[in-house]
Amino acid sequence: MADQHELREKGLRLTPQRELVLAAVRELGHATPEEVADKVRQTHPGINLSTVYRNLETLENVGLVQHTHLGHGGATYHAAEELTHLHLVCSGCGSVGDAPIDVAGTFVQNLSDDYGFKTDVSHFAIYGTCAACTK
Amino acid sequence: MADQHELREKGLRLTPQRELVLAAVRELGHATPEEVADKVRQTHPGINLSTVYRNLETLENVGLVQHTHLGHGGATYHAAEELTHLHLVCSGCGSVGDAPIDVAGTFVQNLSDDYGFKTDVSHFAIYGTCAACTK
DNA sequence: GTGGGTTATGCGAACACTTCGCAATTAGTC
DNA sequence: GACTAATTGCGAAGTGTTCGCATAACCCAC
Repeated sequence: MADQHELREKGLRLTPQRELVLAAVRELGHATPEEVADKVRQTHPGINLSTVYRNLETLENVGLVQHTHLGHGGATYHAAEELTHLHLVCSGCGSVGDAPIDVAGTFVQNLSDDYGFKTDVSHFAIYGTCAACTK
Repeated sequence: MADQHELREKGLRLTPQRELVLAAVRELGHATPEEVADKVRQTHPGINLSTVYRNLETLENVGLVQHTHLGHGGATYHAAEELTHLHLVCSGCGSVGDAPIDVAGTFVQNLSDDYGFKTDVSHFAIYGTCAACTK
């Protein structure tokens, strides 16, 4: 189904690379630019890493993908429509768990009420120790 | 007051560089390794960046400092005793605000109850839009 | 369909940040 | 004061990301 429309409607040119980058992000769930590139290379071996970076940035500008910081440095990208959860990164085992965004409801509300700060909970990971590592 | 004891008690050798790195972190509140290096250079011009990195790591291992991810990439360091607030990073103006850790109380509790996840709220910044930029 | 302006791609170099190896120096111990 | 082990400085190497530029591709109008 027309990815084409989707991209064109945002005022973007439709290139195979761009489509593939978007498809890869959607398929991978969360992925680093490197992982996206690897994925894309399965069907389009010649793609350049710069192109992946540029397309991720472009797609982010039009709101189709978003990035999150999961730690250590590298950003990871999501399809925008999947940003309904937050990430629990474990300091012990490095695993990344998901939790529905609602658990942060009162937290977000507090920040809004007390500081006028509109929180984007999913942008940064939540750091801590997972159940398994707590034992 | 005796930084000396403090460091020695942790089993660390006491070097001027190490003392200065710790002092710089404490004085600066939050600081990137680069900023720490600049600070230290005011009294010890020759210090090498590698040394700063190594000392930050060492001091973190013994629990005297901790690092936080404020975004974009670079880590910032805090004295461990000042980690009583969380960081509100504004996507608009890039400012970093503070909020007491209590505002996240129920959030942390929820994660603990529902997922067994022990959250370290201050390790990652909280991302969003500050009051000024919301207008 | 074809032409032409504009944008995207590929490629390599440049960058920023962080880590590493190694030899020289220094702290702490006896 | 001398010895051993840890620490420093320095340069090089590693990542991960961005940039400049020429070529290629897209898309709009005709």
